[in-house]
Amino acid sequence: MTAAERPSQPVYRTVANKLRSDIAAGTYKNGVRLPTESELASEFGASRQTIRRAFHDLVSEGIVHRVPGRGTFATEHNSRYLRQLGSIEDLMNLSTDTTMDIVSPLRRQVNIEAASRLRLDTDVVYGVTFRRVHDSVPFVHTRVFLPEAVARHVLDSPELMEGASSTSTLIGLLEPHLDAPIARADQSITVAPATAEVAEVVNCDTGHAMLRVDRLYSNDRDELCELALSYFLPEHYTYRITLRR
Amino acid sequence: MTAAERPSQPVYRTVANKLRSDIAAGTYKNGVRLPTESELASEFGASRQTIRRAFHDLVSEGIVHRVPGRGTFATEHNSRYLRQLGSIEDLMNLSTDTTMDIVSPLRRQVNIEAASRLRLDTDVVYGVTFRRVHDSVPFVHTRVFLPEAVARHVLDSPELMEGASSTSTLIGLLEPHLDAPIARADQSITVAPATAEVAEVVNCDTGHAMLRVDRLYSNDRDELCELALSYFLPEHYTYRITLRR
DNA sequence: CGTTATTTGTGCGTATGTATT
DNA sequence: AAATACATACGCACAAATAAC
Repeated sequence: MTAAERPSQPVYRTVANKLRSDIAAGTYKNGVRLPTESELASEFGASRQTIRRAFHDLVSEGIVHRVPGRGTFATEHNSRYLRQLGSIEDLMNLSTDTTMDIVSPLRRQVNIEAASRLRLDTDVVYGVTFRRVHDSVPFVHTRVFLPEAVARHVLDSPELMEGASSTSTLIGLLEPHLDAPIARADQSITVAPATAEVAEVVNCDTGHAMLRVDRLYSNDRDELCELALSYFLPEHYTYRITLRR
Repeated sequence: MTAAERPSQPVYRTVANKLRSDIAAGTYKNGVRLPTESELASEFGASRQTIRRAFHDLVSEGIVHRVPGRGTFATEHNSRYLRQLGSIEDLMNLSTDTTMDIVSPLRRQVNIEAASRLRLDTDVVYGVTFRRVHDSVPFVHTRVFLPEAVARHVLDSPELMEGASSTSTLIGLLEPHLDAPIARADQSITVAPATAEVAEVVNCDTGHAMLRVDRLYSNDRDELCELALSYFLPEHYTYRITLRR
């Protein structure tokens, strides 16, 4: 419905983006103070409240910290605590030495829960199920759900057809077709018993305790693009993360 | 204005805490809409802006999402205790609303495996065992091992004595005393059955499938400083991470 | 040592726009 | 078409922490 002709974005987002890229460019390294709220308000012709809104986002992203009376500073991950190393690229590179075998091809279906988690206003989603194999050992069962608007770009991909086997990742297949790039992935990791289907696909007992990883990908407009529900065999997979300063 | 109220906190935080705990209690499960901004403003005698500030925090924590014209909804995450342990603020904030109960105080012991993982040239390590409690529910059992050189800085800490209970984190206790700052933590996450001791401490059955998180901290000289082995109850805890580009 | 200016934090009020019902 | 509910944006006042004088 909405045409792509929407270059306009909130002022606070413009401000936040500018500051983010300046920070990334190293403009405020080594404890250099960022501009004050008043300065930015003048510079952008916005109110102090609007600038605060931008800073609030940057703070919750953990890239700046603020001290009353002193100012705002880019967070130096080198001084105190740790920062996470994992990135979305790491998730994409998962494919290099593993194979994706399609268990059930990409097709339209009704799934209220998946639709709700993707925050769709219909119950219709597109789903595909596959497993990943490493050294001929299947170690993970994944179900991916996509909104219709996203799925239509990959409906004809041979990698997602019945019985296909490739070294792709779904997000890697999708990325080139999306008008806005994937910007974040929210993951939650817990333990869940293998369902009968999962058990059959990864060759374990039903009810076996699995490492369950839910991933929700979104683009830089905060639109949800993909929901991936994975069951990893803990005997063959350990989730590793390095937090660095 | 109120001079007598020392532990006073901002209204928006009070509102956010109330909503967080209601959400955790399942009050807004299954798509039940949260109160509107106006309703909460009346209920708390605050302005709509203050309520919005609270909601903004909840949104950036990922526990609610908002839809213009429809309302605010709890993000479906099985109402587990959700904590984001990818960034450092999250690691520190862990202490704000959870309690650390010492199960076994910090003391010298011989543990070949721990010593080996810390790459010590002796078998002597210092170990402490504790659990963490949230809303009177124990949700994790942790054993921490330290090299002697590190442990001596906190041997006399009251927080690590027999029967102590505090809101500290061990890394928070250690940090000020170390001559070289913690530079990285390598984590691995998998599934493991509860041992008898773990089961008793977190009140579950022996053999219950737990989320096991091993963390190995090191400083910028690549010296290993702390080994933490945690068993999380998956019913009450989900490990959350956000990956960004 | 206070005093003052600066800077962020909290909280209120208003107005207007947009999406949903 | 109207009412509801959230989004953006402006304004103001005062508090609290910091730094410089």
